[in-house]
Amino acid sequence: VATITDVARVAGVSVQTVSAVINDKAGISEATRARIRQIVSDLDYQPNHLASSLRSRRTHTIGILVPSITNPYWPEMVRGVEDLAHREGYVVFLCNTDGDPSKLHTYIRALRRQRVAGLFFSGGGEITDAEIEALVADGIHVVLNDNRSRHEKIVTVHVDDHRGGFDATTHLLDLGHQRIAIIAPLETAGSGRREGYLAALSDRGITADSELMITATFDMESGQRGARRLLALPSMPSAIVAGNDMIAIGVISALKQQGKRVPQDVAVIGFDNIPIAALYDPALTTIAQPLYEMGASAMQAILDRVRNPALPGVSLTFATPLIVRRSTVATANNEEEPQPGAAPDTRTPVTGVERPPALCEEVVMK
Amino acid sequence: VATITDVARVAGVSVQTVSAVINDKAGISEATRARIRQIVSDLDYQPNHLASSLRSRRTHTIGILVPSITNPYWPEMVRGVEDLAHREGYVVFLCNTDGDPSKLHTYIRALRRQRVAGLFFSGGGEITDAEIEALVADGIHVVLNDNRSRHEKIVTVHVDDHRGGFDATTHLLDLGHQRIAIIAPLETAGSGRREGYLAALSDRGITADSELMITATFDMESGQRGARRLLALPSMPSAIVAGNDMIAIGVISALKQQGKRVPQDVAVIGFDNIPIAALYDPALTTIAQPLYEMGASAMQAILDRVRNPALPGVSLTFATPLIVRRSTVATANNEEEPQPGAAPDTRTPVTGVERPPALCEEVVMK
DNA sequence: CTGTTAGCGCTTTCAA
DNA sequence: TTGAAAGCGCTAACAG
Repeated sequence: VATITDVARVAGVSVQTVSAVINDKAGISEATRARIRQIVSDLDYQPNHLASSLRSRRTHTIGILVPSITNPYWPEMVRGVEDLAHREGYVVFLCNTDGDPSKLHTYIRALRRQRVAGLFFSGGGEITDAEIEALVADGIHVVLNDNRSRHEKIVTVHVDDHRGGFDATTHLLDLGHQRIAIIAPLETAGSGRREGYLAALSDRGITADSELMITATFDMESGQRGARRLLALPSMPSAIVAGNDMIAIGVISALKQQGKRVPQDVAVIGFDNIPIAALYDPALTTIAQPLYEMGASAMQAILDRVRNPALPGVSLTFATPLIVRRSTVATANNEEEPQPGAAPDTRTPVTGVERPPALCEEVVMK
Repeated sequence: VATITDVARVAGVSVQTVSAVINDKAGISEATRARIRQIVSDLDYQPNHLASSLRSRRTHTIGILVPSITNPYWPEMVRGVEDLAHREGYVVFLCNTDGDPSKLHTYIRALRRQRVAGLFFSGGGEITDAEIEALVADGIHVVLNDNRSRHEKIVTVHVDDHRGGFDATTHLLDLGHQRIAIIAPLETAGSGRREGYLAALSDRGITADSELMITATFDMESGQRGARRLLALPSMPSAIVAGNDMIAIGVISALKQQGKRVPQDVAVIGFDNIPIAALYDPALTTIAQPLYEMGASAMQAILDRVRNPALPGVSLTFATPLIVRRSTVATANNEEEPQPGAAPDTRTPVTGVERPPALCEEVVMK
């Protein structure tokens, strides 16, 4: 394996000259530059990033922490991070925490030891304030995918869950539904969506029925259980707001099993717009999160702060367009259905003619 | 940021002693060991992996190259790699190539520069023999997810596509179908599956009809196009073998659009058993690839070779159990349908009572 | 425009 | 059981 010294020796120059050429620094004649380039290529010399990072105190690595890449919520977001990272010469460590605090802590430690330039945390356990402090002290730029900013240096990317829940419910109300249930978690994003649901009902003068508010977790099985509880009710709701798309899929599968038709008997709306949402039958009406853009923005925030460490934390709120599909409207326009020849671009969901800007609001911390 | 020197100074010992404690080397008294541990914890000292790797010439990083993590084929496999990596103290770089040769080459260069211990390549462009040579020369252990072994040091993990195609077709034949179409790519895995299809037909004395063999790519849109071509035929086939699950989903969606019922009018079988297969309506009958196990085995092969670099390459062939669901049999047993309380474990597909061993055959290279 | 010197933080090797 | 010295491969800082 060739080293910079080998290249320098063959070229008859000092290692510093080779280093300058490799890093495209000015002050090397075009002649030597070309000669060194040739030798680098001949020797198949690959600069050792461990050595250069150690010396320069700069790495081109970042870490992404997610509960599990097998959960369809994350691949798009990870891709958003990774695409931009790659374009900028960074490479990313993928960490699956399974929501296990001990795994999370192990990973954070590992990433600190790898001296990553930045870290994107999108759930899967609870990152402690002490850990955040330590990361910031290490000079690692942290981006969180949640809406609680806990440090003036931290960037958060998120949507307005209250607004999303409100829009979802309003869509159902606009379709004439009066008895609307919600199946969503109480914690994290779920509570905001629930509050939006309550606000939308209240706006139309409808009193919430606690029987129609079911606590769940963000997975399909939980959606199935929730739907079964609603099915057991003396009077079924005519529409259901699901806390996310996986819950919605569970709800629909349970409804179908009982012979209910969606949307004719019960309309169902999801949240997130994960890729399956468009593929499912019926295709899911949902409140979209611009997952790819959120990931890319997270990476951009890290890059910005690598260049200018003085930048403050910001809270980035993304728009949540309503995507109308068949699970609420039997005759929904078909544009979301994949057409031959046109690959469905799940990265840029559109409702109508214009695509709303993904970023809605930016608030500087402190 | 504390360094090993800081720890040594505070402890009043040499850096070597601290190093020995950190790396759990023998020959340090229990007393100093405990004292140093305490100081390490007090200072929140995180050993610099860049420095230790530079000096020891060993990293605990590996790279995974896939076309795109947003393709549902890969998350399970990546998880298989990552779980084992994490358990062994490794951290993984995720690289999305999009099947773009230039991205692939850039990534391979980046991983070489990061001095990864190993690299798992699961498609997305064509890795050149020169690159393989270079990687092997660098001492990077390479595992390929394909069935062409090109180097005596290389490990491959794969299924027997011919066998899978044969089993898929035989399943349809056993159900009484006589006119069976196939929609699959000609290249890579597709051709093996096609040959298996032909072999199965021939075994039953059925002559293949070229009209029923449609070339596709591994995506849903291609499946839709293929199905539409079959629908335009004077006499529709009664069953379709799809090259993979995404094609199968496209096929079914096109069939449904034309008012055909699956499986009553047309039975459809997929390949891979990606997570959506169980969720789709109708749930997909498919030939499963043990994706998680294949990923984990790839990582295990890397670990084995880190410990013993003399190990030869091997070709690991995995079993492909047939998973019978509703897309071929209207009354299929329902065990694959997610039940409340039991999270569906997509990692361990089972057909009947016994789970066949994931690894089928191991052939040492050369 | 190019070379020299020092040292990043660690492990290795040898000595005590 | 512990310490001292050397050096992994590179970049920073300065000198020429």
